[in-house]
Amino acid sequence: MTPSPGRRGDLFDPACPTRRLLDRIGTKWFSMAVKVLAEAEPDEVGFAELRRRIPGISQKMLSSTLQGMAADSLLTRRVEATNPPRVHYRLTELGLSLDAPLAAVRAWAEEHMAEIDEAGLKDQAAGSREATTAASD
Amino acid sequence: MTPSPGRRGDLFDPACPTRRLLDRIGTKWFSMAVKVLAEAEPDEVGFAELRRRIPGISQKMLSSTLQGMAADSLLTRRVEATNPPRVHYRLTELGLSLDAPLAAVRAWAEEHMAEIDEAGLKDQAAGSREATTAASD
DNA sequence: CTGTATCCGGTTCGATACTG
DNA sequence: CAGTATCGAACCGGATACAG
Repeated sequence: MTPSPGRRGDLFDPACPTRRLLDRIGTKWFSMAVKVLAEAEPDEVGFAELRRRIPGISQKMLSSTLQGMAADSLLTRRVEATNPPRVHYRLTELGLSLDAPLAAVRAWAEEHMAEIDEAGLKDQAAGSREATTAASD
Repeated sequence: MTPSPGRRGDLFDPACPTRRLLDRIGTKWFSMAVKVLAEAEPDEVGFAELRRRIPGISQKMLSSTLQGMAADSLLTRRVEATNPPRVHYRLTELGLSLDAPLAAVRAWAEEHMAEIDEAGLKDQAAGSREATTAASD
């Protein structure tokens, strides 16, 4: 259980929900899933369509991502018990509200995309200076 | 060559800078580093102090994180060629501007911390069959 | 003091195969 | 169609040892 209920969001505490949320966001397909689901609002989206809208994702990862989101009450699942069975996903209010700050990050990335890209290239050509000869990625 | 000069930020394209940025944000210590560095502005911060302010981080990860940020021009490095050598880090304008949207995510996490936490607990007690038996975390 | 290199473990992720 | 299970690969992250 959480060590201190009155504690404010301590990003540095691994046990803090804020930290867990950040970790969750960091998973590979999370932000893409949120974006697709948010754009689909207020409609529900099926598993297959979700997969179609997230190029490259596998069943496993889509399932995992969806489960993770549901575990944090970011997502609801509606099962249509027909044949063939169809399952519809939809963001909760909580999940939808998360899309706002996430969209801000996306917007930032789009806005400064060129600068980031340039930086990555310049990294190669840099002669010396104090330029970071980073080679981690 | 980058295939997307005029392309809009395509989050789904692994080669797109926006996607790379999201991946970088997702790394374990990134957001914490940005926060600490942003709070230190406009002062510079030394390696040791940075380490002190990010509990639990190892030299390697701090170095990696810093390198990654520098590779994207989010950070500048000033080496003081003395003995002992001291290195000062400081966010670039680009890096500092990233703190804003990141802070929005942090704020969201803090605001909804309780709901997330509750959801995580409820996951345990839930007797429902289709309840998310998430075991990813 | 400020890093880098190496080893190693844990987790994430992906392809495939299988069940309802 | 909608998912789960299993396996193996790749990567992230940590401890230690070492270099400038």
